[in-house]
Amino acid sequence: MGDATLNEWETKNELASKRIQELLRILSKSKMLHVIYVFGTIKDGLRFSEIKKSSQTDSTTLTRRLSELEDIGIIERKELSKNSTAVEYHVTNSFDIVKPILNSLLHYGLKEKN
Amino acid sequence: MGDATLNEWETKNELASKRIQELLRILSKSKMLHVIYVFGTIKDGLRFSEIKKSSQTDSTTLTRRLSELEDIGIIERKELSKNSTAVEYHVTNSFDIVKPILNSLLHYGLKEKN
DNA sequence: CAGTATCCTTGAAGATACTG
DNA sequence: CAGTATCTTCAAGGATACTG
Repeated sequence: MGDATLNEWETKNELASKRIQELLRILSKSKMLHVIYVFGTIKDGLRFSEIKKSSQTDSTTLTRRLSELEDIGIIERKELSKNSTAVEYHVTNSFDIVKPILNSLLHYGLKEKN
Repeated sequence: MGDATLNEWETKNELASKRIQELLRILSKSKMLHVIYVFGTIKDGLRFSEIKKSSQTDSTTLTRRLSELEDIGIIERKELSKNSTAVEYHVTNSFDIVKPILNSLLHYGLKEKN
């Protein structure tokens, strides 16, 4: 952690702190990592039922997680056609910004304690 | 995110998932980032009162955050001498493992939406 | 100085049941 | 298929007061 960058964060950019806090709050929710990893690994353009199955999340929780990811602009919800129930979820460009964080977390997770 | 690594995480290493989840839960707690940044920026070997002042955290919350960081082995608490109230907090080697995550988060925070 | 104890309120999780 | 609604439970936060 470079001092300049941190000064920037701490004193100049209070907004950054808010965004980071918010992202952490959202990432730490139950099943969130599982849901994100489905987007990262399987493919783009996923159906609700596919995500549900792959992430092993129930409808209620999955709905919550998806709308939270939508809120911070990491995924997009698209109805495939009018008057149909078909829906697809896509990742956005912002998903790439989050990837390094997930990779770092992965390394942390796989590393043995000391 | 490479597929191999993810397979490893998802199917082989359930423990990693637990550790990541736990780390996220802890990092997302209130004032946690502020506390960690104090350790990252100021120096090693900090007094309770220094951390309290720099992070702008009240005693109750700071005590909670410090013991959580201690629990996951990121910092260590050292009493400076017997029968004194002086205490110092130090970062451990594990602190380095967390740094990349903090840097990634920082980049996310400083980046504009889209 | 470095905390602890207590209370109160809010927010998230998980289960179950229901729907156009 | 893709959700919504409701309810109960439990964890976390913040404020205030107290202590060796």
